[in-house]
Amino acid sequence: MPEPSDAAADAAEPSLEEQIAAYQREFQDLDPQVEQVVSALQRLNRRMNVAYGRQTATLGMSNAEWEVLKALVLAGAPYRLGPGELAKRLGLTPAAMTHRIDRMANEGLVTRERDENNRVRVIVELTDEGREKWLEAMRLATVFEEDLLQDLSGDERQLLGQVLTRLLRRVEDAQPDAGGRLSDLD
Amino acid sequence: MPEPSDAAADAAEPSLEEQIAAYQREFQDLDPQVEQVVSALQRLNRRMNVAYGRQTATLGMSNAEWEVLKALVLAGAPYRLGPGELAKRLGLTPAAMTHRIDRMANEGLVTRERDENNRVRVIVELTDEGREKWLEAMRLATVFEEDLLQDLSGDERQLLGQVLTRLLRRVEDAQPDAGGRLSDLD
DNA sequence: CCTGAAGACTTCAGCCCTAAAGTTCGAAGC
DNA sequence: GCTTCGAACTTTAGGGCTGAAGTCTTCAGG
Repeated sequence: MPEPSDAAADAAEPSLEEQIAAYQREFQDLDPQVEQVVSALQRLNRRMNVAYGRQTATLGMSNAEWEVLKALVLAGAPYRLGPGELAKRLGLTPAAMTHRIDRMANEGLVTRERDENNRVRVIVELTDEGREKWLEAMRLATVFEEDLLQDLSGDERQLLGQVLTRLLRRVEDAQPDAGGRLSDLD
Repeated sequence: MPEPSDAAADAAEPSLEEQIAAYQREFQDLDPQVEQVVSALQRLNRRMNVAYGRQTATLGMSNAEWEVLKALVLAGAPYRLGPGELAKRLGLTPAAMTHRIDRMANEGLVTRERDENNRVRVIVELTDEGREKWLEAMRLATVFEEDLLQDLSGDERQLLGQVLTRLLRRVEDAQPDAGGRLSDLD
């Protein structure tokens, strides 16, 4: 068994605190307060996506499929949207949506049909099975989310929600374009 | 020009408030306070990744490459890590790292060489050019980040950082495994 | 009516990632 | 010192995504 002897190989995963200290060391003009917020946001989201991925996997689907179900449910009854609109809301290209819908239609989560009133358009509609899958995913997700926020008091939760919403408003105003492609995700 | 007449086609991008209202309508057992925090986190991170992607693109690289540079800088001088270690820190498979390093070595951002003391291992080392790229990216990123938090007072920033760090600690303790694959990213 | 222009979706080529097998080297036992 | 096991990385096959080109439909004009 190779010893952990060598210098370069393994230098322990940096904690958030170590990460910020390292950034300050390497980049003088850094506001540690800002960096703590930003780095925590990034790491938190990464972990959350991993957790969601595990949950959706137990339901036999991917996060990608879950996103589509979410968008359709959010559209409200009768749970219909076109591929282009879906693509815009998920931040994907229409081409990607075409394939995703193919797969989900094969699995029975959605149906795809031409709009009779305008035969250029296509209507993607949630099936009962798709809606049921969404509900199951929500039940899992809310348990995880409640657990995540467990240590926060009601006041803290409210304050956190308000502050994050302010930040979000600031970014969304600056990038009014709803569907900027997210070149990379992590 | 097709009129917006049709019912199904375009139902306006939901705002965060509308999204939460819709979730409550469709899923009774929902704590709106929790959902506001979680949904804001997700949307915020998506927007941030889009913004970072645009910035790194102006420097002629992708967010993926930027992540590698970050990990190497965080490792500290002499800015060396093995492919496996990098993969673990970025949440990728070793196979993906192999190819990423190929590309980055071709672009001169890193070098790849065998460890002389243990010829199974490979050492990826940041080049001066890579370090310079990282600095440029940091300069852009900090401007964006400072702008993002502009509306927050110093106290608010500190509080936000502390609360997020507590949440992060909770998830990281629950998923001690540093490199869970993030099956999907958005 | 026929034609041209624009919109909505799909198809195609190429890139990057995952999962699984393959290769190479180092460490331990006989 | 030879063999076997295990570790670290690379290679291969297949899937999902982007960007660009292609198809089909609708609308406006002559």
